[in-house]
Amino acid sequence: MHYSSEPLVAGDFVASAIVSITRLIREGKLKPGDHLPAEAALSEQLQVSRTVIREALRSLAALRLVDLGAGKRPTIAQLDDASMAMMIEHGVVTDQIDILQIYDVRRTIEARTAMLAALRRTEAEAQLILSLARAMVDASGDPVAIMEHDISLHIAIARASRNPVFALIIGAFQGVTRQTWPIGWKSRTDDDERQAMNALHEELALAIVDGNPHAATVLMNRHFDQSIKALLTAGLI
Amino acid sequence: MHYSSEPLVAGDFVASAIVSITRLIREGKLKPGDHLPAEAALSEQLQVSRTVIREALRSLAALRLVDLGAGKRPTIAQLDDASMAMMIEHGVVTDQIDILQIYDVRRTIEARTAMLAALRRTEAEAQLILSLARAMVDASGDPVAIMEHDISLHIAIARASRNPVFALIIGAFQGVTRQTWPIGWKSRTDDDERQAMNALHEELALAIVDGNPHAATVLMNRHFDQSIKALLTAGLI
DNA sequence: TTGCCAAAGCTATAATACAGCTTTCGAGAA
DNA sequence: TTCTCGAAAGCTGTATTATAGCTTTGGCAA
Repeated sequence: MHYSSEPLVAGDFVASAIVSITRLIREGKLKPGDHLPAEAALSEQLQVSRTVIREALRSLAALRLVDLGAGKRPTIAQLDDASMAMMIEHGVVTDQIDILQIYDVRRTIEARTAMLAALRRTEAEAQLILSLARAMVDASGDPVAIMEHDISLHIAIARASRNPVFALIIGAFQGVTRQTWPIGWKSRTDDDERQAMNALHEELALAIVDGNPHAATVLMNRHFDQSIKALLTAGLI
Repeated sequence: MHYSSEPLVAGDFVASAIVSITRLIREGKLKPGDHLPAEAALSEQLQVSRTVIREALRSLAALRLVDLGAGKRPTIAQLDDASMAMMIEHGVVTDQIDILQIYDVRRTIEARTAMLAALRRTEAEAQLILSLARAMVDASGDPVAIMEHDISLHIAIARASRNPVFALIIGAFQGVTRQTWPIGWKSRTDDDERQAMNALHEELALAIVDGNPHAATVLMNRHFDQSIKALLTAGLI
């Protein structure tokens, strides 16, 4: 294979190397699983030390554009929500994003994923969604289990929307959700209220299984109304 | 200041260093502009070579959690859409995301940002939004100028929503938009059609200036209906 | 043909060196 | 006293070399 290999110029060698390597991916039409040249080869092509190449590759690995591994050549990676999750969590930790803002984004997007899931879910996805909702109901008494099923359910719905960007974004909120979910749960002091939350998830799952986009949208919005109210009640925001 | 400094254990030194450094940020309650310890200090605290520390810091810099600069200690960074933009573009380049999916996400989110902007925009934001829409109208005949004003307008609306997560996501789509916008433009062969697009943006801007959330939502949805239709007409998808 | 092993290729980490940028701090001027 | 300026100290950016250990390759043997 032939690579366009101008030697680097600008002041920041690593930044230039990142640009050159992403261009390699673009112009080589590389797909997930394909390999980049070895570090030594890149070092020679771009006329910089292996140190610079490694720092550039680590940067791309942090963004999940490539996968690295001992003994393995750098590999083009699949989309993954882990790196976006780090960004979001950093925003929250450093007070640049608050929880209510994240819930507003989730509400906006998930009303749409619920609708799309109702229209597009495969049979297997429908079964997964329903079983996760039922697992929530069955796990009553074990908040951590309920939470994990809840998170998995929302992600399953996002995947069933068949739009990987929605799945990416919703997946990125997992970490933050894991930290705030117990707050909302505790604010639902009443046992009826807690069962109602689980029941609402089951209704939502059924709407998606039934292929009823309007009902799915309405139920997802209702769910977020209640979740946000619970967080406000708890004085989170 | 005191840092929790367990020496690293796991197999992947760099990954462990990333975790430790993010913990430093979290537990130190560091905010944008604050500094991390110098590379040499981190190297000693975490008991790994400076090589490992540097690769970890480069990873965090790629995600925009920290800023690096010659002579300067690593600095906690502000949220920035550049790294998310790289992820999205990689998804498109490697056929993991298609353009229609991005437009669906934009439509979903921007209907909301338009509504929120109408409710929350400051006077300065209102003026900016209106002037960008008018600049689009005035730039007729210069597609590149129209495109840049268009992109700036959508970002200004997202910022006026006062939710940084929306601004982050919409900002991340800039690069892709810059590549696909001309396609939609060319598919609007008729001059009336092109003027109508600009006029629609101006109406949208006025709805936001007037503080009319319902009109803003409707107009933004109409805009995306037309944009998506234009891309489909052009056979993009 | 299939399975296995040794060799070759490659990455992960460490240590050292030095150029060049930034910050600090004290001496001297106003 | 306060302000200014420059030298020194501190720090990062890049290169080089070395080595352990993982992965892939290619050929040999059954």
